[in-house]
Amino acid sequence: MLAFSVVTKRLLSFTNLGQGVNVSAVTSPLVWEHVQPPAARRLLTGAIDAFAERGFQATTTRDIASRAGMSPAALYVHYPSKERLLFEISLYGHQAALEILTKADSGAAPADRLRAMVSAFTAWHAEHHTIARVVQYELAALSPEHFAEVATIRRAISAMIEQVLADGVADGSFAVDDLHGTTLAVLSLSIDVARWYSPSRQDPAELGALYADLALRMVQA
Amino acid sequence: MLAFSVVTKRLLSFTNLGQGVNVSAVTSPLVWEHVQPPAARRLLTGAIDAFAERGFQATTTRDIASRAGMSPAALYVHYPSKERLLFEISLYGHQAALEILTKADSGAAPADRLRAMVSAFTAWHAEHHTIARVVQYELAALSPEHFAEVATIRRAISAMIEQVLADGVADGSFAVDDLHGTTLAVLSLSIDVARWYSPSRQDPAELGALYADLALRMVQA
DNA sequence: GTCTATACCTCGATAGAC
DNA sequence: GTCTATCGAGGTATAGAC
Repeated sequence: MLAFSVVTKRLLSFTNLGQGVNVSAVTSPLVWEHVQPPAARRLLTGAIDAFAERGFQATTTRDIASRAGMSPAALYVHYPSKERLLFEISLYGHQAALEILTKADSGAAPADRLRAMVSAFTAWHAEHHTIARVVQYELAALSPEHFAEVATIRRAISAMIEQVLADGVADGSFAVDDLHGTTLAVLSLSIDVARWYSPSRQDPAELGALYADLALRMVQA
Repeated sequence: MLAFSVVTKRLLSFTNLGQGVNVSAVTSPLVWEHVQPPAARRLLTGAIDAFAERGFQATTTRDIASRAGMSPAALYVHYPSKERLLFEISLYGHQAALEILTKADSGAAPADRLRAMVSAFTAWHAEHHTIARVVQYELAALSPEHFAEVATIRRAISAMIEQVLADGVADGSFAVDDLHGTTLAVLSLSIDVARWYSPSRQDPAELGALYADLALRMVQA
């Protein structure tokens, strides 16, 4: 499992979203040790912060290189293009999100499974909201081939939520009219966290507990 | 009240998000009749479609002008900058969303009010998902001054949801532990619709009814 | 593997004719 | 109010020295 540890200082909320000043986002390089050499890792973590702050299109290769303490040209020794950098971030992020969900899906009763899954998925989007922002909001910038690769993982993620809801309906613990629509709603709750979350706002674990509770109330019989 | 009627053909979902091919988004000009002259209106609706499809940063003034059937230079007769175009769209969109919510907030019991508000707010994000995407996801591209102006409206929107939840807690019809957190969750449900909605997927009114039901289950005592 | 220098392109916005 | 033509800036990516 990839353990991401992203620390940012932002002041985002529903009302001041995306206009945080003095943004000093620093993605911890320690947890990306599998990305070698260190220069490639510095570029990757710098790109995560830049993409999360400004979006892919507004981020320049000069900005990414500068965050990594390099000249613009040095980037191309490690990555063939800016899009490739986005793809690697997006792929790692999707894999990590799926693995978080899979690990949480271990209980016996559907209610326990759903609680654990929503809690973990929500907390991940809060704790790693910089990566999550790239994962959820920069898909359109991927090449069609790279998009197809992450789309497979996205289908697996939504299938996991739909399955636990279906199991709950089958054993009578859940009452869900529109299975597909409710699946999307449960996913929305967690995913939208990436849009507004700021570390100063709430503890990821607490938020996960709250959202798991809300999701259960949404579906319980 | 501004009545937006946006018709787009897209194939977006949680899994194929942002990679729709053959996107032929056409924002109906009829409902923008207050934007004069017609050339300015064509530019505005073209910009809505372009910003919703590609994002503000990836959209060129040449693209906007071309959608309006003009040369790049003609844009600057009607708008002083690309950012100003975004601001006008964002401002209209926020005003429309707030007005939708205000109109819906007319019932007596908090449960009736919440149902109507979530239903209308959700249906608006589906029906007008192109504008909603610009409203919800392009805030960071606004100038600080223009952002401050729309932020006022955003605060009013979240305050309306928080108020109906507080009223429900006060009269015992709702049971809400974390008022602010639950307000954000209810808002998230509707707002995230703008990210994944496609007209082929579901009727806006049906989606609104489903989400109103889910929101009520989240908060009812 | 990093640098400086730069090629080549496209961008937002402007000038000036009609 | 629209056009053609273009400016100046800044973008991605490359060349070649070290």
